[in-house]
Amino acid sequence: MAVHDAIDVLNGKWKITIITCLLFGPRRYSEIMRDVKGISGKVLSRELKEMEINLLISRSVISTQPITVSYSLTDYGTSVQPIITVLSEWGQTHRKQISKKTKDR
Amino acid sequence: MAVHDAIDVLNGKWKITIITCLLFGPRRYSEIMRDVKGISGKVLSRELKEMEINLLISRSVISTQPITVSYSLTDYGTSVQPIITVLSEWGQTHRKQISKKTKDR
DNA sequence: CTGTATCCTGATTGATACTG
DNA sequence: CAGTATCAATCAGGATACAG
Repeated sequence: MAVHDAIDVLNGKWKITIITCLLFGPRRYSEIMRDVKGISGKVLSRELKEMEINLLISRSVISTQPITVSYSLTDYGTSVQPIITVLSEWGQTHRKQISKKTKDR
Repeated sequence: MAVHDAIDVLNGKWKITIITCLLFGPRRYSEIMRDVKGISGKVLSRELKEMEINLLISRSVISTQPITVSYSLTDYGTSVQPIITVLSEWGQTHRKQISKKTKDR
């Protein structure tokens, strides 16, 4: 089922957050590290690699001293934005729905 | 972030599949078990319970002998359909995108 | 600065047997 | 039929130290 392709690609606790971060423009490794609070270096590095393989982002090395690396969304990666919007809107509805009934989670 | 509310609620390897199954109409426990291939009884039972708490589905017991239980989507649960559609469409694009480049996954 | 390697822990899943 | 209990296996994620 194609749904699961999408889920796999966006899978991982942080991918959506990383994409959201990159929607504002290119970011360096350390910048993402700062913006995405709570992520560990290992996980960030792994998720970025996966996202690059899945063509969501592109990675460019700038050979300064020391080197810096810039990550940016591809057009394709940018096309995730509608999904985030839909999820976000639905999530807000969900809160109202739940609080109507009782308080949990 | 509201996105993660949505993700939490739809979280679990099977929820989307279960919802998709229920979009065709109410199903009994054993029917879902048959339709959703690969799921274990324990996991199905737990996910159904979570989904009930989150108001995605409703559970009704029919006191036949032996008893049967029917699960159906609430209106709210049905409102997940657009999300599934969007994810599905994006997932298809993804396949094309990936196969353009190389063959993996 | 941008990662990789290693080790560790808790959560998730599954198989199986059992209950009402 | 519709679950629950128990146990074993797997895995994602994190802390830390280290490398280019």
